[in-house]
Amino acid sequence: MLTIKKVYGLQVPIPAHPPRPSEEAALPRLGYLLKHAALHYAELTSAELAPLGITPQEWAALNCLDDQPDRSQKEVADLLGIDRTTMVALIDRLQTQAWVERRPHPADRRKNTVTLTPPGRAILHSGATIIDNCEHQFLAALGAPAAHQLKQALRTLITANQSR
Amino acid sequence: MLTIKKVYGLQVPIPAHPPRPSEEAALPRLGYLLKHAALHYAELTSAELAPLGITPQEWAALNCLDDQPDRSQKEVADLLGIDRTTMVALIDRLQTQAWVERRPHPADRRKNTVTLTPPGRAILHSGATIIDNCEHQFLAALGAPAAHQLKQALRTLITANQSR
DNA sequence: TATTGTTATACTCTATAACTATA
DNA sequence: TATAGTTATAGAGTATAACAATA
Repeated sequence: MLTIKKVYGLQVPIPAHPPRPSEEAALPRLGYLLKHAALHYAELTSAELAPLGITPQEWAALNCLDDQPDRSQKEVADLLGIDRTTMVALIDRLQTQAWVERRPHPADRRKNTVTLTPPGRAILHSGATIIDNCEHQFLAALGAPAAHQLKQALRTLITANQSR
Repeated sequence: MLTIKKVYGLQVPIPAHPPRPSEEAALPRLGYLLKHAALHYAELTSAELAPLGITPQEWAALNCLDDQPDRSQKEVADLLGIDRTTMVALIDRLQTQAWVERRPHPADRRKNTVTLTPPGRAILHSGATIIDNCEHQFLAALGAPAAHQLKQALRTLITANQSR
């Protein structure tokens, strides 16, 4: 049984004998497919990043800080889709590892800027290699064109269903 | 901000200006795509089923019981990917609504069989219509062939990454 | 010995409410 | 008045441990 927790309810029973990819009929429902693909992939990345002592979410936070430095906590929270109250503890953990620093925002003293440290940047880059590997490994069962189409289709769906 | 909780950490920052589907470069990472597609879809189904007083997970449990009646609690738990201890409360809720009945298993007195009642079957079928609608609506931004390819690709990935 | 259902308990991830400082 | 960071708290969804009944 999968050990990743707290992902939303299944939409469909798991067939006792999962249909082979070549079969046309009886595709499981979309909710089952999306949830389980996300679940398996989260497990993979979580396990692969574990030796670095970082979770996928923490790595994602570092990644936000890399592509545009000195974001506020609130900005990072919005990018990750979590509340600013939840962000506090996340940044606390990153700061404990000395991967980021909090500094008062020069122009707005309500804000903290969050900045990558050199060790933070190192972890980010090690993590990026691992994440890239995970993606390649996970998508290996599809050909490269199908993998690309999958990603494009997912992006289309996310954009089209944004408001929900 | 999405209200569905407890789905695993993001893999990637959300671009401030999400790329248009026509752009080739800078597709978000797989983890972000899978998580957010699953998240948006779970929100949709959850909202659409709410008037029936049933969650996607509860509906999925009823659905398991429909395609093969008189399963044990443990069997349903395994199909849903949750622990048998978690199943107890789920079945409790379904039983409170009089959608299922627990009966001692005739051949193995350690087990309960869980059986759909007529009202349970009615809710299951109303829910199925809603779920089918959700799927159609959610996939509307893709053409029918692309939607089918997406589902097939997801099934392939789940099968290929089963062990994780 | 192993399995099923059950209860008690605890963990993880997240949000809401309320506070302080600042805008 | 509104916003950023913070703290305390609560809730949802889940699992682990331990027990009784049964295999």
